[in-house]
Amino acid sequence: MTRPLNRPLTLRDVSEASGVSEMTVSRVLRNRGDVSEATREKVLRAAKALGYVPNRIAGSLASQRVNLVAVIIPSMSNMVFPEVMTGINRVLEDTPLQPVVGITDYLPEKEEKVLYEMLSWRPSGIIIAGLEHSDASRAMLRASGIPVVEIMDADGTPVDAMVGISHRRAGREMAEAILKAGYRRIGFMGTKMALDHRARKRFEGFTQALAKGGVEIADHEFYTGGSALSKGRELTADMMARTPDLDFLYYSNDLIGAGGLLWLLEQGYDIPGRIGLAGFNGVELLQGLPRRLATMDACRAEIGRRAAEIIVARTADPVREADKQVILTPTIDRGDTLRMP
Amino acid sequence: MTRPLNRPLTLRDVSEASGVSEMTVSRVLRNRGDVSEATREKVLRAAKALGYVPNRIAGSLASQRVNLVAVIIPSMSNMVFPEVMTGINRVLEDTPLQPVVGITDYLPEKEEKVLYEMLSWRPSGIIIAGLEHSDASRAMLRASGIPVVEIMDADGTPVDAMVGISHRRAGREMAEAILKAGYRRIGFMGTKMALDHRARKRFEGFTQALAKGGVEIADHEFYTGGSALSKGRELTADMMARTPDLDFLYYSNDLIGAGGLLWLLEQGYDIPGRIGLAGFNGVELLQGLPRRLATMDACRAEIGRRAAEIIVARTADPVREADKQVILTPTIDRGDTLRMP
DNA sequence: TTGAAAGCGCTAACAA
DNA sequence: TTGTTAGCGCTTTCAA
Repeated sequence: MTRPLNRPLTLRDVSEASGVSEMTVSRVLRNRGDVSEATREKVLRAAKALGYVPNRIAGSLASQRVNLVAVIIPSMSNMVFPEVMTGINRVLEDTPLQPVVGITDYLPEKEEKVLYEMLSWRPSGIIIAGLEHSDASRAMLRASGIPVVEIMDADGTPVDAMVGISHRRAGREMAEAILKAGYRRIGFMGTKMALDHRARKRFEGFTQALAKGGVEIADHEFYTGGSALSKGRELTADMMARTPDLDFLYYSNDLIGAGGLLWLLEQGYDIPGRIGLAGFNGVELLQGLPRRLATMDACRAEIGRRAAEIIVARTADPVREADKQVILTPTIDRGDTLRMP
Repeated sequence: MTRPLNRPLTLRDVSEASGVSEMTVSRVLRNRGDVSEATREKVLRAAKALGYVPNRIAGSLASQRVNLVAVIIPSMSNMVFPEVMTGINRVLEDTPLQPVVGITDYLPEKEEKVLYEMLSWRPSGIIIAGLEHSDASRAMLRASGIPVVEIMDADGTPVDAMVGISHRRAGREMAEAILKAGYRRIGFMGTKMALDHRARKRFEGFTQALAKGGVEIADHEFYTGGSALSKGRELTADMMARTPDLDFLYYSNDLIGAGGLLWLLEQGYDIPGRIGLAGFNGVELLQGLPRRLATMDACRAEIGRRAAEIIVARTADPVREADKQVILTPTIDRGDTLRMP
């Protein structure tokens, strides 16, 4: 009652209010050790009445344990990472661990900064997108002494554990399917991807497999920013004007693919006869389009799940080294825009 | 060199490696107080060589300052909250403050839990979606002693500060515009919204304004889960089969509206002549559709920005009480699906 | 089952 | 400009 306004409550306040030692109050609040039911009730009542919220800063410092998992991803706005988060959440929900998200905007310097910030909170584990990091970042990850799971990509060597798909293979398989279906004049549209290594790898795998089939990309275009759906329209319109004989368009993501699909339908193109289309990611949105765009699932939710499971397992038993490399293999969904061979 | 593996580095390690007192090392790493350039360099070199990452847990406990802003929102997956986050980030980027996100899934109990967790880290401020909270949550917010900004909604009384739009008014204005344009047989589709208070308020404002014009909702349907785009298709198909004489469809969000729009176009409906449509949110996606859906911008990014600005201002100067209630007033974007009166 | 003492790693406040 | 001392609020450890 005489507590100065705005001084946060401490264990001591609860201790005084309940007439129980700080130590026992702490035990009650953490459900640790044996405490008599009577004391327990007394303490809980006092804590609730005061509106006490434990100070985890102090708790973590004392216990040298922090139940946070740092999740470092490039972006939140492109439908893929929210799904990864869903997978992670689903697993961590049943544990004391809590995810904390950091965003890098695909910038290595920002990744470095975010990683440093995160590590300064001494989390119990790290889930980080991609296998490409600055030397400094890699050094921090290695030195952290906590489980590190690199996700989304499987083309490379992880610092510690890894859960993802091979984007090179994804690009390759799509190219093979396209060739097998008889398409030959192929255009590519995607984000400007110097820093999006996964998009880059898909593109590389794609062109390599085409080359193996004796086919070269007939046209390609990269974009930045803007609404993906309308970008897809514009790019497609431009490209079809420039290279009218294209018979297939491969998009680096489903959203610009959807834009292209809508435009082509409006123009009256016969799909997938005159021209075929494919995107990448397997986003839910595609279900509602006039035609189902061919795509390949990036296994986003499963990647999140498996990564979180690794962190949980390692947190429980740090020596265990199983499941360090989980490589998922998505398959092509032909939808209505990629004809059968 | 003889440091036991996996013992995290401390200030003391840097102090010993550089031959400078812990206190001065701390000063260098925080850019506080006057330190000679020579010592500064020595310390930074040592810290870098060791790969030292400061322990913020200890730092925060000692300084009684935590540069985190808790952001509590219902969901990450529906395009609206990522944009709010963008607005918040843009402002906090230029400050020492960092956002930490908690997700409630629209559940009051979960909100309570998340809020408790967040408060246990003693953040510098709270940004929380909505004005409806459990009594316990409201009590925690009040007792926290830190700036609290409730966002997205302006129909109600905030615990502290508030930044949002009136959803009741949004629904009302849309209804008025629809009536003025001469539509009379109006259907509504939306999420099951017992817990989505903003959607509920829009619906209430909408039906009230219709009633004032002597019109009653001719049909309505609520959905849960699934891809919003395909839900929009299904619901629209069902509703048009059930109530074929509808001449306007109001959707509680743009994505189901987009699904409805695609379906109606496929069926050859004359839009906005035979039937008009409107959604809500002003999502970027709409730019790429065959027709631009009428909508109303929810001012998502601006809400994030203004909320963050309030936190920043109050953190710098806790007494300042200005800008406690920011009510934004979005206007209708008629797109191509709501004809002029 | 309960309590007392000693820190966790850092920073505020003051002294030199 | 640099160093020393005394905590921050909690938990670990050990004793009662």
